[in-house]
Amino acid sequence: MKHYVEIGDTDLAPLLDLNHRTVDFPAGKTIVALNEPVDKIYIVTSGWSLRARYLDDGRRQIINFQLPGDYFDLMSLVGARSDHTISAATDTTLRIYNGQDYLRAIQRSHRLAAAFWWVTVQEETILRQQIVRIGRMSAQERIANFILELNRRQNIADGDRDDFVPLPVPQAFLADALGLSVVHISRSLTSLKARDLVKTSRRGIEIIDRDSLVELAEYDPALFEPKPVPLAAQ
Amino acid sequence: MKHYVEIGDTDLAPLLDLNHRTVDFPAGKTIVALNEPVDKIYIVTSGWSLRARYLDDGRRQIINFQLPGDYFDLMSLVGARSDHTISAATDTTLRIYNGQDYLRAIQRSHRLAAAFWWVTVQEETILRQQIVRIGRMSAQERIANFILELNRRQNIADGDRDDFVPLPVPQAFLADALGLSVVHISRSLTSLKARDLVKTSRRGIEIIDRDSLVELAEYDPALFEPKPVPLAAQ
DNA sequence: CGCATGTTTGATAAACCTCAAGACCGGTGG
DNA sequence: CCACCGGTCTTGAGGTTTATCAAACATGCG
Repeated sequence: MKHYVEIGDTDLAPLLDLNHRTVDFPAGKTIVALNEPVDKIYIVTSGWSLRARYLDDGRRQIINFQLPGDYFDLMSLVGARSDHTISAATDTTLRIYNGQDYLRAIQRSHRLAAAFWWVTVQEETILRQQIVRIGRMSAQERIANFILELNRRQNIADGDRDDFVPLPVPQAFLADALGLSVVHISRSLTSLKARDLVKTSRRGIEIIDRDSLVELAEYDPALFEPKPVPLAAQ
Repeated sequence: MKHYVEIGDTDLAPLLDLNHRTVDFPAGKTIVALNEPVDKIYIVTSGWSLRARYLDDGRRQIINFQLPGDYFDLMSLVGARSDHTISAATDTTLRIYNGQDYLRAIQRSHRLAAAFWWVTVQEETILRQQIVRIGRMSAQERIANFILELNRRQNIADGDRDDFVPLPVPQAFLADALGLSVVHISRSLTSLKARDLVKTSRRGIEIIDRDSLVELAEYDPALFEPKPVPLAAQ
């Protein structure tokens, strides 16, 4: 668990010094409920959390996952109420900061403010990518794209260059993230295995043929790669 | 065209005084190309623009539309490159501001900064709603939801309470926004008409039975309604 | 009027969903 | 160590939704 090292390395480090508390959430527990005012910010220490909306008949759309090292609800401190639910996908540990402290810290440091903007830009990029995935890609393409995206984000958090993508949630979660049924997720994964692009196990997915996967998913990692923040108008 | 009045009424008014230029884009013209550095911000004066990504085989996913009165690329001033294309959906007029001026203005005024955060929060909400729509809703639900959303945004811009939703783009644009084929858009609209929920014409869609439409789309306008910005930590 | 663009309709195919049963796997208690 | 149990994954059959292709039909415009 070297996430702290990672966090500490960024321009966001000053955040870590602020008052905070560390809270454990068991899998399934709600972290931020629908319509709840958002006045805290969160950093995932371990586990996965997820942001989702539920339709009346029980359909669930997972909007995105928060992985270890991820910050979230940074932008929601302007008096908004949550329009979705955040809950623990696995057993999860979060550091929770007070929104006011955070705002003051941002106002003290333009460098911190810029870093925070950067995180928000990244998050919007992830949302847009999710829209392209579920709007215009086939099941296999969606899965390939999503796996590569997870892999990219996990590599950032871990610092490794690993081809194994841990997946600590059941395939039903993949289904609700990608707008597919569990059954079809399973079948599509089977196809990807048959094409020797990936191997699967209970614990995750192993990328076997990254090039083909990238081609199938039209996944351009450059679009997501963090770039140095130029700190304009500092 | 009372958009200016609207803009002038908000906390974002100081922006209007900054140096800018006004540029016309004919329908179809690219405004911000893929991979282009983003160092300007834009306000739509008239017409629609759109943000989209194209897949290699020509598939297009429209991520969202920018309507008159909308601001965009506010967040992209931290040295990011565009991961998508912005182009004019109809003939469009934009006010274009220099990013540096804008950043300085924000740093001078916490009130302006808060207003800008608010706009960004709204934009993220729209993206999340788009994900729910195309991920877990049927064609008819998607269309109903999208119409109501358009109507809400147009009412904000116009100040009216109108049940007519102008649609200055062909149905193919709806299709690419909602992840459906043109043919299926047409058929689904026919169904909605048969159920007496809407009427359609070349120029747009008229909401006939708003209650049923809201129920079908599970559309809760409260989730989007702009609320006063409390300006925490001012 | 005639053409280009957009919309609708019909027929057929593909992608994906639902239901249901069976197989697998990791843990638990005997 | 084994048997069992619950949750998860896979497979099969059949149905629904949506896509594709092609043609007919509208609409606006020069």
